[in-house]
Amino acid sequence: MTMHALTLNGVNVGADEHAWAASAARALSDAGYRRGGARRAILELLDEQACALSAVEIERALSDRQREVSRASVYRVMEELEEIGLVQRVEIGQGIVRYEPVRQGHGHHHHLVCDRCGRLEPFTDEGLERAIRRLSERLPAQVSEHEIVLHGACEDCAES
Amino acid sequence: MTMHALTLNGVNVGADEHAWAASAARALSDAGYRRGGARRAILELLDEQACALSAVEIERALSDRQREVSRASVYRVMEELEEIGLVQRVEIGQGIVRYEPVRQGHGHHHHLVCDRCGRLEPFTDEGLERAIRRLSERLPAQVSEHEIVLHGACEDCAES
DNA sequence: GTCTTTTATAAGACTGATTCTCGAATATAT
DNA sequence: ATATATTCGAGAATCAGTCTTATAAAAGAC
Repeated sequence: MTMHALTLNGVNVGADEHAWAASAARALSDAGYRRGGARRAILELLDEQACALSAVEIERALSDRQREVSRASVYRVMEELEEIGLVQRVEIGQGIVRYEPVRQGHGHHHHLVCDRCGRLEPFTDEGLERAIRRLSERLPAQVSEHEIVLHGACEDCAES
Repeated sequence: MTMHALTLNGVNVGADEHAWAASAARALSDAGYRRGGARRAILELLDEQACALSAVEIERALSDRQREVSRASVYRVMEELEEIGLVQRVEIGQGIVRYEPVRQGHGHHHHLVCDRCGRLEPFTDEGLERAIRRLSERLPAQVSEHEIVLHGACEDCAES
């Protein structure tokens, strides 16, 4: 059995610090959007996130940092960003939609949800990605995104 | 490249007709639940479904067959069933939670969501399952369920 | 710069799914 | 049949997400 690259707990940010926000801003203006304060504030916030945030969490986080953005704006901006493929919706139980930046290669990840404590952990697995690529080629549909959610007990909860 | 079993569009029911409802009822009573009308009606309905239903759809379907069950009961029962691992939540955009029976082996499937027309199609892929099994062994967590959602354009929408 | 036009934003009303509450109904044990 | 615990139903309450509309800000013209 081959060993693939596997990353658990934490996504490597650092090297290309605000790369996503910058390219996102460019993509937005290329797509014909003007720049507005709310949009910029949301981009900056998202860029710092390693994992997914819900609309309500975004609203709250921004107001915490004295840059209030109305709920409607959050949803509108997230919709625009998703349209252009800059963010991806993630839904993991609880009926709440979360959003996270789509980064190419490094940064792409999936989620493990602990059904006991609710913890959300990102992970990556090349074997899984390969299986998805193969499958996508064989399906009659045009697959553009995929989302994998594992449920179970996280390390901590599994012990007790 | 090996070809795995792949089923699109339609899940094979038939052979073990009401197997799920029966084992589900057993599991429930083992878990200390008494049997009530609402619960039984919901089990029967779910057993007939090939794919996921939302709480509202369940409520409506039951009232269509003259066996009304209150909204609260639907949610309560679904929660109990999920707890015991008899049903699984499926969330595929639209902010609506859907539920579907967990069947072992045949019947186990994932979902392809058309982002244009909203169509929901079940599919299975052994390669994917294998990748998940391998991954699960390597993770420090205890993985009990998994859920894969592919997004894209379905066959019909991809053409136009 | 100033004006005009277009686009973005804020505030809050509104919708619809989900949750909660609590009294009524039903199942089980005796 | 009675007692007791569980389940159920009806509707109120909550909360994420949507829609509307007036205001503010940006881009472009002059």
